[in-house]
Amino acid sequence: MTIGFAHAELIAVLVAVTGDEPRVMTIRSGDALPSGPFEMGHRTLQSGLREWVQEQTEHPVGYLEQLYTFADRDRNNDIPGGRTISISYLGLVNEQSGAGRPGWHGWYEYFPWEDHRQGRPAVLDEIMTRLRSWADADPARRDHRHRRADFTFGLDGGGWNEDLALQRYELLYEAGLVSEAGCGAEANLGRAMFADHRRILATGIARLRAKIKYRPVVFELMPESFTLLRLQRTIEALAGLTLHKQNFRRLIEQQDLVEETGGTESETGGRPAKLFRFRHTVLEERALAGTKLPLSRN
Amino acid sequence: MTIGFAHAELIAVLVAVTGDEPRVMTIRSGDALPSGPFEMGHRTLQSGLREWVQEQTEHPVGYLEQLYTFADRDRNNDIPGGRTISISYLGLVNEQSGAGRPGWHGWYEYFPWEDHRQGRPAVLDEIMTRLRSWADADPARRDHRHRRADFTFGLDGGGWNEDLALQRYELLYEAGLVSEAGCGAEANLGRAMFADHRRILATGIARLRAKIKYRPVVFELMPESFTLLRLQRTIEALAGLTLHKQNFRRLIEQQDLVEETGGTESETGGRPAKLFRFRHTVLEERALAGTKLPLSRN
DNA sequence: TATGATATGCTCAAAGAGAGCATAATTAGG
DNA sequence: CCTAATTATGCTCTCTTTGAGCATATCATA
Repeated sequence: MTIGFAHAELIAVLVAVTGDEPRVMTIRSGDALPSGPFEMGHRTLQSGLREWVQEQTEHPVGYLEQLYTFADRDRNNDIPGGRTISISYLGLVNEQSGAGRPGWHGWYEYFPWEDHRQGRPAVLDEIMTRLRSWADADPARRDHRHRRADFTFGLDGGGWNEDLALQRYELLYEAGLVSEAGCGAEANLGRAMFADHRRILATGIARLRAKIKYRPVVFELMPESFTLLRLQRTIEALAGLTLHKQNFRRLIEQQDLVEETGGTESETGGRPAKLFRFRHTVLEERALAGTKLPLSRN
Repeated sequence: MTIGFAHAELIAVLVAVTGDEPRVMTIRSGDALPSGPFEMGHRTLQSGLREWVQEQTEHPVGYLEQLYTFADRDRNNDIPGGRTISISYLGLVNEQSGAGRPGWHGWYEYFPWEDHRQGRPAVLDEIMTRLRSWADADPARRDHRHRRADFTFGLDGGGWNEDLALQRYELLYEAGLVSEAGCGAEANLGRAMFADHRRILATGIARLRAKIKYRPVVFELMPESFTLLRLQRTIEALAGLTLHKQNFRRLIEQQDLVEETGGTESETGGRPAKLFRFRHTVLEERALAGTKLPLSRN
């Protein structure tokens, strides 16, 4: 039995928000995520990734965090006689940098069912119909499949949960409704990607959607100064949801995440909006998470 | 430049709670975490890990999740002329299985400063003293270092945050206060481990402490039926904190995580406690996370 | 039977979250 | 200049969740 040696590769999910669209950096006209070999010269995984992302895309990457390591044997991109380990990273790029340039694709192109800002997308009807027949196709697992579909797509009373992006993609994959599953062209839900890159993207989206709720990472996607509405729109773009304006600003302000720059902006045609900047010091001031455990005092 | 090939290894952080002690599975009398090569025969990373953990330890592993992938060049266990990629996993093992057997070590042996159930541990005084002098040793970074120490060890008004276990270890490492940092024997804070295994353990502890707050993973550590106090003690063991009894039970019950078995237990000498079991169906009923974003209705 | 111990129920106040009304400061159009 | 449209911002009110602790129940044991 051959043991222990493998080809190591780094894959990046680079995200930027331009206008109101969340975008991801791609290569091959949007068919794949940028990736490169993990070289001996690299001191750490992070620095390795930073190097070739920088040189390949010319974008300074701000925040960078490890996403997941994939190495399943049935992945499409295995090299013959060897095994590929793909270590994926999530990177956040400042708005300006990602603007308009080629290579950046809106991520809802790949996941049209994930954008609920204009209300529930019409594709969901088709998706649910197809999931129903998939569920019914196996009498033994029927009930469980229905419950799972209802749950991940928010039909079980719990409502839509944006964090479940990965679970939804995995369900569609299992049901053979995405073309990566090798089920022919009739399964055209969203744009496909090379190998399992779309799954990796889904992993990144899910991670980011979860993270913005308890860590101030959104600011990595913002310019130096911004209005609260721009901040809201950015978060809405990522979450694929619309937020309550007044409560959103109350939330941001009471957490002391931002401070006024003193300037205003009147681009939008109404009352000029105050400009804010991120208070970088909060990163070393607070934990920002807060326990949910009922502590006792002693 | 040599590229892309590396030695791949799997490392497991297996956790069980026996009595009131959280334990971790080790080899070499507690000096290292169990690890093994990632073999070509393995279909997936998870299944690969499951296989040799099962055969090596004879413990059925319930919950298993990927932790982190380490591959920095300065890791101690690099093989000459090659590079080791270590993919670490967190596994939860049922109480019975891990009981008493050799190989299981209480994790506070390695992190004595992390257990706050009997109040603030005395070691923390020594730690803070040493961190102070470390901070003062570099005038340029002095203030930043002090703030960081205060923050991670809960002296900045925010109080102790159990989730920061990894950050605390990393700070102690940077400050040269743990012997893995290669700073001689005078730095004897907690028991050391081989290579960077203690850092990996810290990663697992931090992940688990965070996760029990928003996912019902504790039940993987419990026997089929249990009293609410046992459940509380288990969580307290993991978090290194004491909880408010009445509020804890309110929390558990209102979330419908458990149901009564009908039986009771009177081992503890007082009023007999009702026995509960985990309602496995909640896993497919709800998301259990709940957004913190201020949604709007339309 | 009294005492100590644990289990379990319940209350009350404080903090947080959801929803929406009201007012302010602009621009665009007569 | 006046008015409508538009966006920003402030504030209130209610409902829920959380923190803290008192009170009662049910057992073992001296």
